[in-house]
Amino acid sequence: MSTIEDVAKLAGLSRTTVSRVLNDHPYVSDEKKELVQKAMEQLGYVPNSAARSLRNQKTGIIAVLIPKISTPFFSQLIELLEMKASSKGYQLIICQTQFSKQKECRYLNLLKTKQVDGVIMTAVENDWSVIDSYLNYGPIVLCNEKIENANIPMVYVNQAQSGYLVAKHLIERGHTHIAYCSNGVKSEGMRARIKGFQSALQEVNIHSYEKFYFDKVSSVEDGKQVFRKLACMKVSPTAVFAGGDAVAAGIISEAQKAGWRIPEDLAVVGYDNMEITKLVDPMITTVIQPVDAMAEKSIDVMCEKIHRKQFRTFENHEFISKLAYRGSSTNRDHLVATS
Amino acid sequence: MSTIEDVAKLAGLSRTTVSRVLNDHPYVSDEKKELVQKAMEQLGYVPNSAARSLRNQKTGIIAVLIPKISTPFFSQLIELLEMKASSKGYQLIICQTQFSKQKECRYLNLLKTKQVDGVIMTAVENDWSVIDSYLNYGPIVLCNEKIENANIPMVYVNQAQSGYLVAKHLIERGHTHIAYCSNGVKSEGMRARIKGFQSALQEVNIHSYEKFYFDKVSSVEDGKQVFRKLACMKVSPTAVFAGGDAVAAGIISEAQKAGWRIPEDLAVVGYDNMEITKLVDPMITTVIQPVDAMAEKSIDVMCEKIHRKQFRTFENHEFISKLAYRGSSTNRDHLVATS
DNA sequence: ATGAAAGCGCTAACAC
DNA sequence: GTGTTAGCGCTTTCAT
Repeated sequence: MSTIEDVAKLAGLSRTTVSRVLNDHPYVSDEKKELVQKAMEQLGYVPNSAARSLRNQKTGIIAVLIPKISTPFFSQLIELLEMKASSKGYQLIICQTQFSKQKECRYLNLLKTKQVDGVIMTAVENDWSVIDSYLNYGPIVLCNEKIENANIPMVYVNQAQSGYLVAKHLIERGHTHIAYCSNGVKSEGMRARIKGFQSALQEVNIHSYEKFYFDKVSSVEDGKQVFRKLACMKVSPTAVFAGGDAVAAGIISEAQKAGWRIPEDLAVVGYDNMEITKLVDPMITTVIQPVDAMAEKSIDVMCEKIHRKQFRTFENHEFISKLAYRGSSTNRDHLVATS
Repeated sequence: MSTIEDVAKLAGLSRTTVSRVLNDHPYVSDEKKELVQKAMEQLGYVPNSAARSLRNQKTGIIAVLIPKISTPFFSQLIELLEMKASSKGYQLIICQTQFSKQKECRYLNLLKTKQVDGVIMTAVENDWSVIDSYLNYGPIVLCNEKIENANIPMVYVNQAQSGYLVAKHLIERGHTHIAYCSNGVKSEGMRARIKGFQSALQEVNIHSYEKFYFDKVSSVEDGKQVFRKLACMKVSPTAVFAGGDAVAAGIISEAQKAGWRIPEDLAVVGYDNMEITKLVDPMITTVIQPVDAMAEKSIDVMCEKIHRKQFRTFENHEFISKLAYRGSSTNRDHLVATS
């Protein structure tokens, strides 16, 4: 491995000049510049990034904390974050917290050891006061999450609006007995989602939602179970907001196996617009979040924070979602074409 | 940010002693050790990883090159690699090549700049001669891929066996007209898969496979299209090896829409045992690869390479897959229970 | 058992 | 325009 010194010697110049060429600084004559470039090429010289990091006090790496990589929504989010980061010259270290407070802290320590320039959190396990203390060491940006009173940039979807949107849609289609599925996560966003959902129901004087509330359902299997429970209620709902596409698919699959027609006997709405929604028949009506825009904003904000070295700034970057109207909640004759 | 110097001063000792404590070296009296630990705690000292990397010539980071993160198989692989790496104290940098030779090289450069200690490739875009040159800078391990004549560790599945297994299964169930779907990737593994598949057919004197070959199909949508083509052939196949679970799901979905019964009118076999296989009805017979074991082996081998500093060693770590017998290829009365 | 000092590879004052 | 030099924070001989 050749160093900047080797290049300097070969070119008959000083390390400084080589460094200047390396970093595109002004005040280097074209003549010497060429000399340096030739020497670099000849030696196959590449700057050592550890030395650069040490000297410059920055690494060009961002850590992304994520509960579980293989969850379709998260893998999509990572994919987009990676693309945006890459286009800005940053590398991404991926850290799975597995919903553990301890692991979350362990990874936040990357900030203390200066192994990364910043941390993007896509979920939060610890209390805010715990997270807050890490802000002394570098920037933290929340992506896909919001915390009341947190003095950092937060990029998130207005889930109250999402919940409202779904309820409104089902009400408009004549439903009055509407079930709600929660994935059991107790985040700010989840609370907002159910609030928005309920407020739409209350507007038209429906108060039955408590009877039709299912908690801690997130997988296909959970969805199947939801249907089984729902099917044997004395008064069963005619529509269900599954809270996730996998759950929606599970409900539909089990319902059809039991001879129910979708959406005539049961309308179903999912969340996240994953590929699975287009796979089942009928296709699943679902909430589309602007994941691409959120990923971009998160990276942009992070770069700006790193640059500004000002970490404790309250910033809300709110996005809103749309509904993709598909067959699982809409009769074919009413169906509006969607992508 | 406090440094090792600060700790030394506060403890009234030298940097050397602090460093010894930090690295669990012998020859430090318990008394001084305690002194140092107290000082570290008091200052909230954390060692700077850039300085350590520079001094030790290693980073504790491994790069994983992957074509596309959100592909279910790859996100599962990353998840497992991350867990194994994490348990060995390594961080993972995730790099999306997006099937581009150029990006692949750009990321292989992380090895040259010493930003990572090693690279795990889950696919290979460039010619081997190109990749080979990077071995001068650090270890490369192939995970989920095999290249003839590559002098590095390769962790892969014997796909000839997988293909054979699938064909054998379908033959045993009486099929003689069996279609084959390829995802269009021209890797060693894909060639082996089709070879194994064909050899099983040849054993029983079936030579019709060329008529029933579909190339470049990988998505649900592609699968739907395969069915449409297949349905209007003069002699249509009675079974199809979809080559991927998404394709299998697409075929089944479209077939059922057209009134075909699965598996009576068409038997379907997928690949990878993704969640989607359990979602459709009937559930999809599929090939299960030992992804967990492969991830573990890849990380183990990588750590060993990093340690040994001997990068050009030919190593085959071959794994074999199993078939999960499910409803898409097996009548209920013959169905063997599988997980 | 402990410390002094050199040096990993790079950049940026500062001098000329 | 170009070079000299100090130093980023750490580990490790080599003395003692």
